[in-house]
Amino acid sequence: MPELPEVETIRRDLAPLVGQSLQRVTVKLPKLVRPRPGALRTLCGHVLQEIARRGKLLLFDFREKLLLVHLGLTGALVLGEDGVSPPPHTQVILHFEKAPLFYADLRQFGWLEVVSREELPRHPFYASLGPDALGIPYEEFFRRLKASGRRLKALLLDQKVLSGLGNIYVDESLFRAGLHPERPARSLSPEEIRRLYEAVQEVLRRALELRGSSVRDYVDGRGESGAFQEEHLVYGKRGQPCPRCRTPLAYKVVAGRGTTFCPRCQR
DNA sequence: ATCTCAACCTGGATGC
DNA sequence: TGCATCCAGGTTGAGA
Repeated sequence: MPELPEVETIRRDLAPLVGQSLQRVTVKLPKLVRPRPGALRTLCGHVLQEIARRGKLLLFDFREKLLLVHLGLTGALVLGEDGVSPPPHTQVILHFEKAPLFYADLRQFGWLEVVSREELPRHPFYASLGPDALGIPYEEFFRRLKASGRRLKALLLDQKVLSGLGNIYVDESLFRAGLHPERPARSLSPEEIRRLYEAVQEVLRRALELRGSSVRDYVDGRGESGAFQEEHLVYGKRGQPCPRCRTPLAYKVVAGRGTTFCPRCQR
């Protein structure tokens, strides 16, 4: 899916919707909508106040109610324009005053949920999210890594520990930090934690600058591809020579996810 | 406490 | 050309 840089890019692209009221909704795939298929309709007539993000979760603030959108693996939110047809696999359409917002999702792992402002702090997914990976203070990052015996790959992917990283940015960060994905977090020296922190921040910052990674399906809020995939050093490059030492990049399933790394540079 | 695996889906790439 | 198999940006829950 869209990881933090992709979701943030989309959030910014959708800014023109702020201040507009939702007029009607079209739901083609009811199972994506929570807590029940009709919930979206209760937002009609309400004005969008702002769009926020936590980790990979988008929050559309309609004042007394919020719409939470998680894009899963292949979800996309694309702002409609005159004469432009909905993207393939469009499942939900939110008709705002001046433009429709299309929610498309090939694999259908994403979801849209209506929550009252009062319920939000108790929402199971929202409440479990750790601090946002972009901009987390170093001390906080240090504390969370030191507190765990889990392997780096599993820990960084865990949204309860740190929110926003996914398979791409974890592999890219670990490579840049020179750390092996199976290293127990607790075994890192303070210098290594510092290196990892800087790598994560730098990867996210640069990916956001390039409007995300388009490996397969990802498109931004305008329906266009990002460009950070051109700067990927290891993700999707198994067997190719390590950009630093030329050793063939290794591939292994770690924490249930395909993981590419340099067996020589990453220790 | 931590790990592995299956499940939820569709479609592109690869191999015979 | 056709068909089988594997793999893919995420998350959750069961069982070891």
